[in-house]
Amino acid sequence: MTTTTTELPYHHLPTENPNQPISQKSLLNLLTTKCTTSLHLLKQTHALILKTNHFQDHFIAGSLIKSYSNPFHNPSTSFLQVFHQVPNPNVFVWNSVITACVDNNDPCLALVYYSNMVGSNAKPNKFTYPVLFKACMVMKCVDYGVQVHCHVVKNGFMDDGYVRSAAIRMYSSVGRVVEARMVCDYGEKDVVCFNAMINGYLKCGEIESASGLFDSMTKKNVGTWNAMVTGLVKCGMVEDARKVFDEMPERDEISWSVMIDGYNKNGCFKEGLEVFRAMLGEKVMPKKFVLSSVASACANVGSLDQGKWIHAYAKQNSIELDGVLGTALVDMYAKLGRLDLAWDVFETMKRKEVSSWNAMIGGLAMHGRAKDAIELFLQMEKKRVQPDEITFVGLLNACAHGGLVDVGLECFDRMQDVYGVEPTVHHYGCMVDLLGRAGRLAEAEELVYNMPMTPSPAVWGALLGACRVHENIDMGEKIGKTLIELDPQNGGRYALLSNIYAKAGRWGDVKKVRTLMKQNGVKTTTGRSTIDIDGIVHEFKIGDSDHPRAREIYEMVEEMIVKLELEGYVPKTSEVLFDIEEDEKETTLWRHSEKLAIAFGLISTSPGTPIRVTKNLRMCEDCHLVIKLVSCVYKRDIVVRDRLRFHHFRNGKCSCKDFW
DNA sequence: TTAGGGTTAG
Repeated sequence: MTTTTTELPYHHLPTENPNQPISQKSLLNLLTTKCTTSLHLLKQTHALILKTNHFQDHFIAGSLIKSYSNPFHNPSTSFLQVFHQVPNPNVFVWNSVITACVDNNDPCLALVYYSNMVGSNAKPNKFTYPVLFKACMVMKCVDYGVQVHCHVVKNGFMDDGYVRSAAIRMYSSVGRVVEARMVCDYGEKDVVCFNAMINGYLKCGEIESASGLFDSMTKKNVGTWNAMVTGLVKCGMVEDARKVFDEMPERDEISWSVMIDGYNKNGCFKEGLEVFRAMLGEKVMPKKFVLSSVASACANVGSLDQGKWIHAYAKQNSIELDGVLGTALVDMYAKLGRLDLAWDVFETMKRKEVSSWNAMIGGLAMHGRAKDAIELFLQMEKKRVQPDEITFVGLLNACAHGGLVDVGLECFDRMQDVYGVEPTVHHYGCMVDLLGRAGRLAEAEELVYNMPMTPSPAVWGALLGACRVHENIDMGEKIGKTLIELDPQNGGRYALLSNIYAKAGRWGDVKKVRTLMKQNGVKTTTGRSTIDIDGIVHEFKIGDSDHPRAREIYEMVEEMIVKLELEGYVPKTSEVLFDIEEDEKETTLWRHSEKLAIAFGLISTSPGTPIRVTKNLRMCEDCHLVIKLVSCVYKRDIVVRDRLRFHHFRNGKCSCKDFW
């Protein structure tokens, strides 16, 4: 069998005629094309440059520095070595090396080279300064930034829009919006400077100033609108962002992407999908980033059909399932309960990144398949893929759900000893969960008190959850109180403590928790359940009556009550927080969002198809019980994914063993 | 001369 070399030897390089001397143009062409993906070819070209005396050409030398600084080649110091070979570097060569330093995350070195440049014969030009401002921004050092600004003024480059926009970004990145605005208002109006300014204001939370500037602009471009939409989304003002978005005279790929992603980040997945539909309606072709955002929205509302559509669309349009889109699809299918499809995507991905492995391991963990998650991790080790902290969060979660305490403990040690991954507060949370679920409460508590950082509310929450399951009232009470003090605005914390009291029959204390909650003015996060019927996402909140088919849904609920009571169903009211009458509690329970969603599923789907519901919070014990019975009485497969994990109900049984 | 800016990205 013969092997073919992918890299061509010299005589195949595109010299027009091998007897003619190679031109500057073809060398530059080589550097900017083939050499970007092959260090070998870059070295060959370097040799060719030296051999043909082209190294004296400053433009060639500078371009060579740029090529060596390409992160693809893991440059470290190679571009510096090239730079130091250049006799009497001119401004272009200096600019090249300064840019290369910044591109390789060494902004400090960029400033060192700038000061050397100033000390040499070469005079900085307008191309020198944008990258220097960037260096100061990365270093978060406004003092250096001010010095650079002085040099700009002294050398007369304040008229340049590129220089000024970089200065605006530098100043506003450290909150100095007044200085930024002064730079922005200097000289000729430049739309990019204004856009950078709008972005700066919004990053500093100065919404009024941003909209003031926005309104004052007469020649806005798409970037201006995008800056406004992006900024508002980042300030958590999705509704306002949407208003601006709707007014846009034209939208580009970024506009759509920002809006869809903005909805995602604020938990409004249904709205995100609606915007995506509008995008398709306007015949805009989505690319991989939008597709991956939409995949995530599908995962979060439980839209398997739309998720499959995204996958098929990518296939049809030959969009590669790379580290971004492929991983998003793996994660999506796993969250939609289709580990088989997640695995198909994972296997077909040519370039798997750590995040891809993480998504697959996390997916297995979520489904309680701890052993498979560990097996996959071993494969990852074999393939010499360096795991990161997220990998271990997935593994530890898998161990916690699967009750593999010893494996989990070993994993925690190996993470540090073998992989040098320092445990974060998340890892400690997993460990507390792992020990707590297994009933090793004392060890879990000890870990919380001995961890090297301040325990986050989530860590306390894991411990408290364990206290509740293992009915350790004393520890639970202590932890519950600590947790409420630490995180007084989180309604879930009160609910947990209240549940602990309720389980112990301490109704007086339940009442006290409720009063405290009122005093602290806590807003509870409402549970929302979604179900996708024929591509339309239906969302339910507790006691929802907005749905067009609300009457039928409640009739179905009534029917369910009758049928389930015949099966001997008794409501589990212990998790109802409020100090209300017992029969009222039962009514409340029946109005829970997942029950409404399932009632709707029963009336709107055919008997053979599984009913898939997704809930943003943890399912309560009563819902778990009811759905189990419904699956039996109505002979339906029901899949509910809540915030923690999968519950697959069939014939009155649930695949999820560790429900709490 | 040649190069460089703002808005997105699991």
